[in-house]
Amino acid sequence: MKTENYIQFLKINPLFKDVPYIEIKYIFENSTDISCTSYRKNSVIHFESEKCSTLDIVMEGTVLVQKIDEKGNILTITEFIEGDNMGGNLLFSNLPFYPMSVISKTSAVILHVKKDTILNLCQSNLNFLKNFLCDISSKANLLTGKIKAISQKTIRESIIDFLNYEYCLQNSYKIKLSMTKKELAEKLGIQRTSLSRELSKMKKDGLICFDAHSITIEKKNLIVSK
Amino acid sequence: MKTENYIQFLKINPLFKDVPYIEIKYIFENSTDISCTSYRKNSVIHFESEKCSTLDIVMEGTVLVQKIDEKGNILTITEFIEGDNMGGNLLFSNLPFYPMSVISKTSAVILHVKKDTILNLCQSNLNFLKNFLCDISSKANLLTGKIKAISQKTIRESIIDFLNYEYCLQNSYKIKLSMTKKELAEKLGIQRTSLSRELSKMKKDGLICFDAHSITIEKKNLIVSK
DNA sequence: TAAAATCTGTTACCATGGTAACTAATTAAT
DNA sequence: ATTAATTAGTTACCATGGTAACAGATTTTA
Repeated sequence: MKTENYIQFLKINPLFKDVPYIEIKYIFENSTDISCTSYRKNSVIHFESEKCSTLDIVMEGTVLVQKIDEKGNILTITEFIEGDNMGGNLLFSNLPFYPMSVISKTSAVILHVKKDTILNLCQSNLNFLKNFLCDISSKANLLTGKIKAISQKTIRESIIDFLNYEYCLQNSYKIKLSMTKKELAEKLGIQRTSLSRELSKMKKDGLICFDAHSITIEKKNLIVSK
Repeated sequence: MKTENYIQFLKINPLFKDVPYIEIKYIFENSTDISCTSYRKNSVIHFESEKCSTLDIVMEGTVLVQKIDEKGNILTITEFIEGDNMGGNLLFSNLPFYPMSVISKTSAVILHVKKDTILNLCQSNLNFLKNFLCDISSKANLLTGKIKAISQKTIRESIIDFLNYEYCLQNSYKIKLSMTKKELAEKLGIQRTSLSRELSKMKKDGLICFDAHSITIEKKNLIVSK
């Protein structure tokens, strides 16, 4: 890919959009602070415990951040797509090691920007600083959200929360699943069979209907406006 | 408290230590950007959903960040003590609302510094920027740590993790408890009675001994160097 | 120092949800 | 097109841990 393509990509990126063209160009032309890597589907982009020294920007594909324990249980923390960046909260830490695995869900292209480049941009460009702070805040929010989602909740409660969230997004009682049930189970941090069982129970209780690609909310008051 | 006391306090604060005396003085003298509040024991410093507009620095006392659900179950995310600051990860968010309750464990004195003051310091002082970024990173780390600690773990595993952690801190098989069992249960996000039961089981299994103020590791290989 | 408030341990009861072991149904690959 | 791989649903079994209801111990407060 040509430098010009990267620049065009960054010009519309939420984080870099306020950095002048000339500055972005300078970064690409005058330094080794930036590199780009392609990954095949299902490959490890960063291992747990690996040192983080770059801010990674997803140029193509979908990337998962997952906690995988000794037994192989998976908890998907978040999914990053094109334009998203990762590692901002690690880069300047005094323990800058990935606490979880970063894995490509599809084939992916990642742009790596070195720590110092980010620090320089924070200093030289107020809007970049604001964008960066806002961005890492929203990542932290994601983490608190996950804590709330998984702590002290029954599977049924987790499912209802998921349905609420999707209902708001899709604005329909028939919720299309953009992922497999297996992936949903990993997102909720539970066993696939347990999800299956609870969905069946909820169907039996007349709360929902479901098939392979959607869940339909039958009992409308499952949805609570918050 | 006199301005001079605040300045002295901030001069030794990890976050503000690199800001020149004159600049800190300026902040106090020329603006309404800073204020100080005292709280009694067990009072709410910030409600969940309240808007965050200041960085809060603990000048005296101990403060808890807790997730409290409808049923009253408590999960203590972290404990902040004198010198710690809170809210850094919220201040610049586009959804700057406290996701959890902030509560004083003891009587406490909190210094509130307005958002713009922090942003200005980030811009004008490279070391402050670095300190601030490092600080919010460590707060994010805390959150990932909590996710790991609570997700898909049995109570026994949680207890063993806690003992491991404390063993490293105290460097002794006899671990002094700096908190009540009730508080420990809240830290682990479990019921007090369940903690009590599991501790008893572990004693019966010859893994530990315990009394009101300490837990002694009997089976040394509970501790695994990681 | 007495009373009130908190903390602690215990235990019977039982709902939740992980495990394992299958079968069927889809989807992807050769 | 057929084999291989992945996804999905089901269910018996049972460990984990929440609930509730006590009794005793300890600490705090008046």
